Amino acid sequence: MTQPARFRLSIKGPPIHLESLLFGHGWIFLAPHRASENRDTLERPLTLASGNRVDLRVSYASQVNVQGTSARPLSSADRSEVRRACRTMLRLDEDLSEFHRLCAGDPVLRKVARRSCGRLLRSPTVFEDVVKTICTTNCSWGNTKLMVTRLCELGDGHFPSPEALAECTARQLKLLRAGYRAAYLAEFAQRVASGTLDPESWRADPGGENTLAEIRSIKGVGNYAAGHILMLLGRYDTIPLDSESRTWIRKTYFRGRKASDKQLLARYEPHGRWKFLAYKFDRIARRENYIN
DNA sequence: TTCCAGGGGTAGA
DNA sequence: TCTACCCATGGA
Repeated sequence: MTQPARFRLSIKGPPIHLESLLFGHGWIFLAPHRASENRDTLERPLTLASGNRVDLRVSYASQVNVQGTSARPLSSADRSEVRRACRTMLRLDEDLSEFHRLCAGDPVLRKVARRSCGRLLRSPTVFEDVVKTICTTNCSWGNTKLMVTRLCELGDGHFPSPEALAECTARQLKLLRAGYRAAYLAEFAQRVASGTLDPESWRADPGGENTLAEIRSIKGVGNYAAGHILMLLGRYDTIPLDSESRTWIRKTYFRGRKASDKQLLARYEPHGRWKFLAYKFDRIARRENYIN
């Protein structure tokens, strides 16, 4: 048994607020993501294109610091891929300056801008984010966590590749206990593995008609899931309403009374293409004392 | 047992 | 575009 190699690297980027980035969204609670006990480090395993398997620990102190172990010493291509994955997960390449200017005039959101909040954790690949999104539909959050944990068990602790998921037998899919979603996950994985669908290509044009059409072509992805995937791609002009967000907006702005989706969404209409971030951080800022 | 959970597909109007 | 009905699973 060889000792794992250790590595360390830092990543330049805009100022971020790591705690709200990690805990503002439920993704940190879905395997193989996890947080350190004191909530200041993102941890997850990652299989690189070279086949090298790494365990990452990502923290922040004026810059993003990555410490990790790898099965083999990192090649320069491996290092580049680790950097790219971290930039993607933390959304370091998104320009939020317009959102922050918008926040400055809002009594609740003001501190969100002051503390450089606005980024939300996502997965290193669009494939992983789509699979996880399908696992959130029509079930409790607890069930979602179970399904995703079982998916990672298929990948020996790592999130399975499209190829690995596409090759799953019916018996293995049954073990996911994903119900009717299992067939949707298998079909999506097969389309990606065969090259007929390239989710990574959506990053280049998250607002494009072709992107939206391809997202909507995935079985198991309806209105809510499509909006959620667009949000993960960095497009915030729609708020994907689910039972959870409906309940919160109704409670906060309608005194718990019944309201149509149109009425709920109207609350954030003035925020233009930043509607989702405005909703999300309105909610986070009201609830969490780590933004002050 | 029934109902609901961070909904979606399909058929029919 | 809207509605009714069905869909697997886990927890309350």
